Order: sequence, then structure tokens, then C-alpha cells
Amino acid sequence: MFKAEVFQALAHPTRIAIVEALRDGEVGAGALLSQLSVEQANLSQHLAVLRARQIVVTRRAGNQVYYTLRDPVLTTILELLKQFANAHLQQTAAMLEEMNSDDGRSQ
Amino acid sequence: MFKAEVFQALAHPTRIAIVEALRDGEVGAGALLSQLSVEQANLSQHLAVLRARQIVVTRRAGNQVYYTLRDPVLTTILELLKQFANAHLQQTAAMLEEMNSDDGRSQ
DNA sequence: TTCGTATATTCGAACTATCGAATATACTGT
DNA sequence: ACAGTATATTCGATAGTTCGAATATACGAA
Repeated sequence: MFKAEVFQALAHPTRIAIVEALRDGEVGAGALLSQLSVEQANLSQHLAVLRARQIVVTRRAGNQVYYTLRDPVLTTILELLKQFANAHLQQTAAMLEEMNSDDGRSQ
Repeated sequence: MFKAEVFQALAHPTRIAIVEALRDGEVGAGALLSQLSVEQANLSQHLAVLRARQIVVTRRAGNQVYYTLRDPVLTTILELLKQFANAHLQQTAAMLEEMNSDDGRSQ
């Protein structure tokens, strides 16, 4: 299924970091390499996954390769996910607080 | 990383189908079982993944268990993904057309 | 308590993903 | 053509996912 493949493509911290790095436009592979502490080969493998699923698009300029998000909706999706994450954290925090509070003692 | 875990949780056709089935509210496990052609054990395993990542929440009523999406933002995410999928299909169609057209012949 | 139905868990086999090391390819400058 | 830099691919080991079969647990009714 197509949707599952997109999620699959995004289901790795390094690949999410790549997509987030591309939020404001084109970034070169070298620049990605210096900001994401992973091996060069490994970064290239993750980029290959994103290319295969057509999440990103490349442009070669001489020696270098520049990456761009193919569709800005992906940035929106990550934004929403951030919202979800925040809601999740708040809820977890509330739960912990309840567990420690007096109210939680006899329930 | 948290976001990667959420994507991971959604990175399977059956689990996407589950989330889509929950779009309009609570659905029982049995109802899910009858609309998604998978084995009972397998459905239960996928539900366990969604529970572990807190994508869904359960309510037991007697013999049965009802599932709900924990956050409606997930529905929005799937909507956006549908948009992305459509864009993708259109683009692929356009590409194929170009390949077959006269314009594509000498480039 | 025992039976029946609904759901969850455990097990093991097959498959898929991830990593670093080594190597390959693409391009530029000399 | 050769050397150098940038990026991609291949390989093999390890780890994680997915499935169906079997089994376990939870609950209601008798």
C-alpha cells in the first residue's frame, strides 16, 4: 500500500532529520552530512530510501548533489506530528503528576 | 526518536486500515476483524502495536473491546497523505504521458 | 465452577532494515 | 590521463518485523 510506504520511509530518526533539514528548501548532501552525525555511507543509504519513495528530489551541480522535498505537504505532516508529540508529552506528564499527587493515592 | 516511532506504528497497510476505520469514532475489535481480511491473531498483534505507541485507546465493555483514536490529528495526517498520494499519481501519470508523447521523442 | 465467545500473547520461521567497511561512480582540475 | 573530492552502491553481520498456529486470558451466562 502506498501510504504505508511513505510512513515506512519516514520511520527512522535519521530520515526524519533529513526531511526536517529540507524544510526551508534545497540542502546539499555534504551539508546534511555535517549536521547529522552519521557515516557518509549511512546517510547516502537513507537518502536512497527517500529517493526510492520519491520523498525527495535531487539536482546535481558539478561535484555535488542537492536535495529538495518533493512536496511541502510533508513538512505539514511533520508539524502535525509535533503537535501530536506535544499532546502526548502533556498527557504523560499529567499522568505522572496524578500518580504522585494525593488524589492518586487511594484510587 | 518519538516521531519515528509514530511513523513506524503507521508503516503497515493493516495498521493504516485500522486507523482509517477509526476515523469516525469508536469501533469494536470484532467489527475491525470482519472488515479487514486478516487472521484474528494478526489483527490483535497490529492493535498491540498501535496501543504500545499510544495511537489508540481501548474501552472494555463486557466481552468486547472497543478502540478509539487517541488524537484526531492522526486522521488529518492521513488526509494529507492522501493528498500527497494523489499528487504523486498525477505526477507519475504526467511522466508516463510525456514519455509516450511526440514531445518526449528527441529529448 | 464450567462452557462459550471475544480478544491477547507466545513461539518460531521467513522476511526486511540497519549499520560500518570496502568499493564504485561521477565529476573537477591539472 | 591522472589525482582528488563528493556521493552512491555492495556486502555481510546483527537486529527488528510479520505471519499463522497454538495457547492463554477475560468476561458473561448457565
